[in-house]
Amino acid sequence: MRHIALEVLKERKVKILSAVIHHYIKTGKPVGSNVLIEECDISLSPATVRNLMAELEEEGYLTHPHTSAGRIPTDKGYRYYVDNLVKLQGFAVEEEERIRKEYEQKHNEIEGLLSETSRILSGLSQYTGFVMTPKTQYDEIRNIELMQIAKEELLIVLLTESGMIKHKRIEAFLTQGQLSRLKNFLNEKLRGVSVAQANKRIVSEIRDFKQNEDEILKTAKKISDVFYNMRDDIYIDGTSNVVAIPDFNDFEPLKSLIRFNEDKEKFIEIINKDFDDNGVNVKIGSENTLAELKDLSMVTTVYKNGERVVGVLGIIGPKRMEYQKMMLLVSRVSEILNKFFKDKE
Amino acid sequence: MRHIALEVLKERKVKILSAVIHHYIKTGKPVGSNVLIEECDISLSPATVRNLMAELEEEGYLTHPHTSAGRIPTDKGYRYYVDNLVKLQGFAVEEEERIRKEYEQKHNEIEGLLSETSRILSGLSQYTGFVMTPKTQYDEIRNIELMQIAKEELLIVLLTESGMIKHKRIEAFLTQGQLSRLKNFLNEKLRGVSVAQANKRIVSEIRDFKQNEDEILKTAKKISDVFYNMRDDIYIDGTSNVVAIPDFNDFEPLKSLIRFNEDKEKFIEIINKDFDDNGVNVKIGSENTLAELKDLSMVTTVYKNGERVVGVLGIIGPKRMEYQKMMLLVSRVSEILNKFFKDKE
DNA sequence: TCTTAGCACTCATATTGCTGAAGTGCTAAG
DNA sequence: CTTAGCACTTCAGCAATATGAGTGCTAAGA
Repeated sequence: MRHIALEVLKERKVKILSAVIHHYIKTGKPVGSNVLIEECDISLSPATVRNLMAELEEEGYLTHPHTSAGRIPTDKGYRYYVDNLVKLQGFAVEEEERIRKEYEQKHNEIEGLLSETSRILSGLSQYTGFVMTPKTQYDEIRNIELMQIAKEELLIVLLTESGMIKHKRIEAFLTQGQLSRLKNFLNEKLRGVSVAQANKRIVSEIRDFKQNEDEILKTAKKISDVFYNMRDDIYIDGTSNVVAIPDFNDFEPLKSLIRFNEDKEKFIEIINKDFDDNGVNVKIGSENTLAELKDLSMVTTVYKNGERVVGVLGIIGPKRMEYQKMMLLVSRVSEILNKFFKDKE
Repeated sequence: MRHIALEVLKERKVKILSAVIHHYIKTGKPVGSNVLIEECDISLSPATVRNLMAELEEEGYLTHPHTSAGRIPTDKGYRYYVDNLVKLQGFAVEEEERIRKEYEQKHNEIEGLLSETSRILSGLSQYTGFVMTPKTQYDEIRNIELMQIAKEELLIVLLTESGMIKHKRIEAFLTQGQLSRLKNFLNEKLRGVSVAQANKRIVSEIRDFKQNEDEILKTAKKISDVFYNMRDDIYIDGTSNVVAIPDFNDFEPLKSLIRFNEDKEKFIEIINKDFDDNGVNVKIGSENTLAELKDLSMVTTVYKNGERVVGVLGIIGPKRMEYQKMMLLVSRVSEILNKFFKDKE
């Protein structure tokens, strides 16, 4: 629904709307009729512009903070702008180069790659950047290792298709022989299976073990629980950038952003629920599910391991952001990340 | 040096200083001579109090923001207060109980325990809480596991004495046989050895392998590098609390705190350099090595695994904090953590 | 019918001057 | 050494006032 143009606006009006948004993004101050015709070569009189702006306000694209102030865009105004006026083309070559340069180090650890990506997103946007790890539950199991690290403590190490390593301790004790039997069983039956399915698979295949191998059965059950409870992680960077944004005269949006940094679970949940898997996605102000983000905008996209969508990345900044630039940035960074995954094969 | 009383102050003067600090901590407003005699049962006239305060100001313990404002403590004033007037005794039983209650969950993962500890510190202090992981370089090796996870990728998993698990990938390829030989070698020679020494130990013991086992030698060298480069980690919580502190009318101290949250490496370095290993340590304002912390105070202490000091924990808050309470909190939390480590044995 | 000049109106912002309260420092007397 | 008294300083809050940016409306012109 949102991607259908809300209404057909007359060309002139669109030009005004666009000019207002541009100007407001640049200056941060409400923009009046005079400034507009002076700086945005519109060949109309201030009075006409005022009439048009009044109409745009009537229709919900603009608003003004008080009687004698200029106009500022509403969420709906930004939405129209993003949907109809932003063209995802033309990144200056030097920008392209700049992103690529940031990825200088060699990353053989995926964790480092993702953390650097969030750093790059934040650095180049000057807002908050984030990268979700590949979705654990849809990720496929590549290798499982078991280590008896103490008398009643077994360490499970899991390597997934996308290269993530997860480890978790459980209470269990197996003899050397049992350990290697269970390990072989798990690797044989679960290789290539998604973490989400591993749970069921263990249960269905478990009859391979005889009744008297009670300890193994119990351990296998615990391991399947571990898989079931495995959660995603997220890398967030540049929260401090947002402190510098002059728009926020009160602390609230900032505070909620910092809290996000701390309550990552919630953030992950939101991102996972809200994301849209084709192209670059923009949530403006109140469009965000989470009330705390109502004064911020979020630009996201997905990244892929081969053909499969595995994770989400993006930036969070003020509503008054350069959407075009940010959408391009997010899109390019995701492409580069895709390439890293591809090259890994 | 700092712990020697700076000067011998007359009892009366000390009482004034103490009263001013208490009152200022409570109200956050500069405190004048009248309020002081009214609310802190001092049997002197305002004029005398003024004379004494003027002397205290002369000596550097107090200051005042402008002519007709009351006095506020300087860093030196707080320092005297912390060194000479704070008694680390008597925590209300319910406080004690409250801390213990927070540690409800069972923690078989040390990571969870430490992360919860930082959450508790922040929650009970309403400031920023942090916990450093056990110092990796002094930690002893308990178990090493090697996994060949791809053709040229070897995963090293390390379990240390204090229960931390670290993993790292390196480029290497060994046959099944070589793998288990190297693994046995490492576990045999390095168990109980500190990570810092492991480096040398590998080099000195490596002649066990023959010349023709070039691949093993090369891998062992790489593993020793991994040990050498292993760094500590830190858990930080409650940065958003500091946003709410009304003292900060400008953003700077806040911003630096958030940046800390992101530039953990720097934070770790500072903490490691500054910490003092006996008892509760307090750094007030400009006493902090790091300029960014000059408007904040930090209360830290160490925690132990058995007899050995392994890590640092603490809180960061405004200079105007209830030092007594905070020092007690930090001290008690560390004791509880010590107990967890002990019980683990 | 659309555009625009003109004008009255509104409201935020900045400046000023005033007053009262809080608190100090100093002086001189107890 | 203590304290009462007093002159002085400074801030916080308030009201009065001016300024100016920007609007909406009306009526005349294209």
